[in-house]
Order: sequence, then structure tokens, then C-alpha cells
Amino acid sequence: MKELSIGEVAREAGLSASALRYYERAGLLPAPPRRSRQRRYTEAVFGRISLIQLALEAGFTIGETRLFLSGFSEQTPPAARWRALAARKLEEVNALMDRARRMKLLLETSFQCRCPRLEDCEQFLRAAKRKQAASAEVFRCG
Amino acid sequence: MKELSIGEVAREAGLSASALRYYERAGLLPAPPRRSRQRRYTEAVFGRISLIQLALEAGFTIGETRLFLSGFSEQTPPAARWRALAARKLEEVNALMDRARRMKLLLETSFQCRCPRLEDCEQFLRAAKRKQAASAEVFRCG
DNA sequence: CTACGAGTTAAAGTGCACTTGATGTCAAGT
DNA sequence: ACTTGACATCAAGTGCACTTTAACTCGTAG
Repeated sequence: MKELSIGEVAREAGLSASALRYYERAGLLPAPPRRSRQRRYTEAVFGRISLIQLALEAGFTIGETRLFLSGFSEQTPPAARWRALAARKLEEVNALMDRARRMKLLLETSFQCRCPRLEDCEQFLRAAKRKQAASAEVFRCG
Repeated sequence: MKELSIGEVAREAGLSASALRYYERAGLLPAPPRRSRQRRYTEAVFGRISLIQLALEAGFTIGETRLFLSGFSEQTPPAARWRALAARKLEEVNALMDRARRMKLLLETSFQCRCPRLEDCEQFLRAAKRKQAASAEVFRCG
């Protein structure tokens, strides 16, 4: 089984070595064995990394992603426990998609006006004011 | 024309006074006249605030929102500015929805899958690895 | 032997969108 | 006169996901 350095893994996976170390500290990646203090990975790490990337790209935080990963990899955690976790995340993903859809709608609104100044444009003001979206703040920080 | 304090505007608009001051510093809101150093707004500010909220909810950053509001060049009409910014953002939102969809699939699959370890589950790895999204970091901070 | 590149650590820095804290000003009420 | 409450500024803090920096340890090539 070929051993890979952190640099090789990083290049292959398309992220930085520092991100890999960060994931390890954060408990997303298991600490690999060392050859004279240097990490040596196997190909198996790429699967794990893909899962991490997908979860993060889907909007999960590091903490949630850790739950997602370790919820699975623990030796047979109570199936119900995982199901609850997955159900909660599924709700979040649904909320996420809802929000994305609303954003898409807003973005696709093609304003046709020729108003030179925004403040005078009834079209924009109307669009802006009827937004009771009550969005769950999935993305904006703070 | 009635004059409003920052507190009244904040209450009415549903955001905090500090956020209003922040928007002003960031160039999203014009600096209103002062009565003994205190900001005095007119009703007109609510239209502007709605536009800001619209843009932020559509996923624009503060910087992008400033571009939308006060233009690259002032003589570019608002509708054109919106289209230009929206086209770029739309791609990001589409990528986001794609990722969310795959995450949803993943989570739903998890209700069926009996693999003891996540890394061994072909279903997951396949779902996770199909990512050519070239994600543009829409939402994640940093 | 020395230089080089790639790895190691802990700690501090970054960007976003704000918030919080310390300190000060001011008009109105008691 | 004094207190209260809302406002002001400026600096620093927050949370996330990393990155950067400084100081080091290696194995290998020349």
C-alpha cells in the first residue's frame, strides 16, 4: 500500500497541507502514522476527504461535519441515534435548498426599468419590500 | 418631513443600531444630517435599507451590495448593475444547490445503508466524489 | 559539510458581518 | 442639580475556516 506525504495528499485532493492538519486537529481526519514525525497517509484518506469536502461545501460547519463523520464511523452507534442526526441535518439541508431557491428567484428577477437612480425605481423598491422570507440565516456569518 | 433617530429606524427596519452605523461606515447608507451629533433620518432611508436587505438576502456580500447600490459608474442604470452582479452570483447559487442536493441524497441514503464504516460504503463515496462544482466559496467564511 | 526542500509545531493573523465594551455627550424629567 | 436614557466614537471581540509566520527537524544531493 503506497504511502503518501501530506503534500501529495494535498495536491491530489486540491487543498492545502495546512487545511489537512487543521482537519486533523478538528477531529475530521484521523491522525495517520508517522515516519520520523511526518504524516504518512494511504489512499484511503481520499474517500474521507471527499466526504468532508462535500459536507463543508453543502454548508455544514466543522463541528457538524465531525458529528456527521463520527456518527457513522463509531462501532455501530445506536441506529436511532444516527437517524436522529441525519434527520436533523436533512432538515437543515432542506432549509438550505429553500433559501438557495429564494436567492435564485431574487437573482433571476430581471429588472427592466431604465431608472437612472435606484431610489426612484418603484420596481426595485417593491421587490425589496415584499420579502418576509424569515430565512434561517444559514450562510451569513455573525 | 418627520425626523427619525437611529433607534427608531433600527426598530422599524428590524435590525440593530450598530448594524446601521456599520452599513454607514461600509458605504451602504449615506451619512444622514445630525442634530447635536445624533443622526436624523427621513422615511426615505427605509427604501434604501430594504434594498440592502434584498441584496444581502440574495447572497451578496457587503462589497457587492455597495457596487449594486452606488455603482461602478453612476451612469450604469441599476437594472444593468443588478444583472451584472446577479449573473455571477447565480452561478454560485446554482453550485450551492447542486451541493445541497447531493448532500440530501447522501443523508437520505444513510437511512438505508447498513455499512458499518462510512469509508466502506460505495454509495457514499460515489456521491461524495462527484464534485466538479469548482465551488466559488459563496458562503463559507474565510 | 552544507544546502535544499519538505515536513513539523504553536501561536498569531485574516476576512466577513457584525457586536460588544469603554468612555463620553446631551436633552429631558424629577 | 442630578439622574436617566438614548445617542456618539473608537477599539477590540466574535465565530468560522483556514492561512501565515517563526523556529525547528529531517533525508537527500552535491
